[in-house]
Amino acid sequence: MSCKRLKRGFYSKPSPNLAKDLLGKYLVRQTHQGRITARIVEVEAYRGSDDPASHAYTGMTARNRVMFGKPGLAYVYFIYGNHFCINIKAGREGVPGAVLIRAVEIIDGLDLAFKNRNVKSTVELSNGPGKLTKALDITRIHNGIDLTDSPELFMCDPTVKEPLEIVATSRIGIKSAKERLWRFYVKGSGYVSRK
DNA sequence: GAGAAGATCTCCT
DNA sequence: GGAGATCTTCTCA
Repeated sequence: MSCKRLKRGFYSKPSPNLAKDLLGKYLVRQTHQGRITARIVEVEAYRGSDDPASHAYTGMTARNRVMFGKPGLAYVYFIYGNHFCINIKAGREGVPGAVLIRAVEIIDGLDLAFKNRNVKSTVELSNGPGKLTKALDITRIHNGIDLTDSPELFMCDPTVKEPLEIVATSRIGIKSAKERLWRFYVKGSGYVSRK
């Protein structure tokens, strides 16, 4: 699997723009047991004080401070007592913004992913934000790590590009700002969380 | 320090 | 299709 690691400059754009650019990119998880490579097929963009659905809407807290950090950091948080979600910090340092990874297609390291999740089908492995973090063994210890630098978790650009058709819809699981079409997914992918 | 809500998943009916 | 699980974080007093 050959691909180029994404550099900091790639992430320093507003989150809705970064969200679209992340579709089709690879998220790579390197553990002592092996490597899992996943293709991103569904994302959501979140911003700051202008986005009531964002964790950063009311300003910086101990939890969301990564959303104000350097572009390319991982923001991992725990939700509903059971699940982790992973976001990628987008935009300039000091300006809150992040892209939630909602679904991926695991293309390499399937045996490892199946060990992490008790399911039978490859689709069920990673077609939801809480599912993919479990399949890739991403937890709170990854909060704040630098995807441009970390050996165990990073993003890269596949050398072989496939044409993508992107669909924009309103975000899922939120109660405000639903008029914003900041959820993006790859049309035709069987791995998106909801159609 | 207490109470409530949450960017979800899974099991059970 | 519906509700329970389960616990962190924030808000308010």
